[in-house]
This record gives sequence, structure tokens and C-alpha cells, in this order.
Amino acid sequence: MPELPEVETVRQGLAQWVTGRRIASVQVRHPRAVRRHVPGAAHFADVLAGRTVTGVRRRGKYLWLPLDSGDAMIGHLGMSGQLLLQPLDAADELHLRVRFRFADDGPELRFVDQRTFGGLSVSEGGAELPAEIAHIARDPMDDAFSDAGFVAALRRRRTEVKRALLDQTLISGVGNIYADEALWRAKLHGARPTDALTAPAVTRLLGHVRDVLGEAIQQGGTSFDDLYVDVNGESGYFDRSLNVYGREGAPCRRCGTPIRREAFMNRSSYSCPRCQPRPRVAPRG
DNA sequence: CCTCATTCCTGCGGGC
DNA sequence: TGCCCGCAGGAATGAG
Repeated sequence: MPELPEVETVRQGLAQWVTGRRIASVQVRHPRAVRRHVPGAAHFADVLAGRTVTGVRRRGKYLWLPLDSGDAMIGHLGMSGQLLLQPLDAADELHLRVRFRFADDGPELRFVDQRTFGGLSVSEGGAELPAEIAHIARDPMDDAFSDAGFVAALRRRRTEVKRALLDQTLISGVGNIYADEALWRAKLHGARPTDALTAPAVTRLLGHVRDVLGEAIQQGGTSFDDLYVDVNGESGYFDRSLNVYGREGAPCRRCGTPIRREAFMNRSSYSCPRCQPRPRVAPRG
């Protein structure tokens, strides 16, 4: 499940392999992969052909490839998206959605996506920051991220702290896995009401978010299965470092209490019952 | 404006 | 054995 560290790993690989290359042709093999490109699949392919990729940038879980035209191709991996560099003669993947060939006849770029939650689109004039993702907050690895602004904004919310961490308009790049890991490190239950947290507590939580994201980037991200790999098809290793996510019943690495799993927002939350007790009062109580 | 439930999608694995 | 259902979940969308 690609979150910031996985997307950053992909970004680094793409930057190495596609920067400076001119796109020769684009083949859209599944229209759903470009559903966010309103003018349609044919236009998507036409507007990219002949353009040179000038870099690879990221905000939160979104990637974009600025082009020499001043436009940008936006990409989101969703749940199961992959951007792979492959030899021209490599067999098509079962879930190959979009293929890019380059003028240099070198390795081609493929967008492969089993569940099709991800997608690609072209942003007109979006090279610097695509308008389509301008509503996404800066992520905590961005030099321009404002710690004080985040702390204040989170405390103004009337919601639960895990919901706030997952809100990409407040802080981007954090998904279910890293939210649980950061909350465990901060010894906070995800249901804690944001407006009752002190500023120092939120500052500490942010520090843990940044730490866990940074450590995961160093490990090449988290891979549970073949659904997340880098541009060369390699898995990351951070799953070995997870303290709570996916560890229901296993002993907490701080206190030995079995990790619990709770339903949350149609998914699962993992936490330590002892280190992260549920809040005593309801959020609206 | 703010918050939150719903929806999209496919493959896997548990249970019967 | 084979079928069905739940689960995985990021983010757009619309309801309230």
C-alpha cells in the first residue's frame, strides 16, 4: 500500500531513469487508468507524445513529471499501482494499464495496477505544481512544511487524531500503516480527540511521523506482497521494522501486551492496549 | 465551511 | 472441492 516512503522510493527511481528522455508514444490499455484525464485517453496519449520529461516531483502520495511543454503528467499509485521500467521485449504484465515508449529506444515505462484505484492524467501548465493537486497539503518531508501551522490546524479540528493524520489536506503522505506506527511511537490512541491534545503532544506526534517516514524511506518502503515494488520490481524492507501494523496478537515491543486490532473507517487500526489506552471521553462528549 | 460515510476495484484467504 | 463473503484501503464525492 503505497504511502509517502513507497512513493518517494518510486520517485527516486523514476528520476534516475526517465529524466531528460523524450516520450515517443503512449499506449493506454485500460481507460480507467486515465479516468481523471477529462479530455480522454486519446488526448492523454497525444499531448504526451514528443514531450521531454524534465524531472520527477512528489507531494504526499502524488507524483508528477514536469514536461518541457510546461505541462505535467500526474500519477497516483492508489492501492496497487506500480511504475516500472522494463526492457522493450519484456512480456506484458497481467494488469498493464499504460505503456510509454521513448525516442531513445531505451527501457519503457509501464503503469501496472491491479485494483485500478490509481491513475495518470496530464495537468495543463502544471509543471511547477499541478492545480489538480493544489489542495493536497505539503508533506512533512517538505522543507516548506510548517510544523507550527500543522500543530495549530490539527488542534482546531474537531475529530479524532488518526482521522486527522489521514486527512491529506492537513498533512499529506501518511496512510493507515504509518499513522498506526507514529501513534504507537507517540503512545496515543487514534481515537483521541484532536482538540484535547496539547501543542507539545502534537509536536511530539509530528516528530514521530517524520521519523517513521524517514526510516521507511531509508529501507525502500514497506512491501507486504508483490503489490508494492520500486521501478525495478524490488521490494522494500520496512515491514520488518513495523511495531504494530499487521501484528494483532503479537507482543508489544515496549511492554509485551498483545497488540489489538480495531475496526476504523472501514479498515483496521492496530495499537497496544496498554501503551495506547482508549480515551476516556467520547470526542463529542 | 466542516465532518464523515460511501464508493470505486480486484485477488486472496477463511469458513462452510 | 468450490463458492461466497469479508478484507485490503486512498481519495473523490456528496450528504448533512
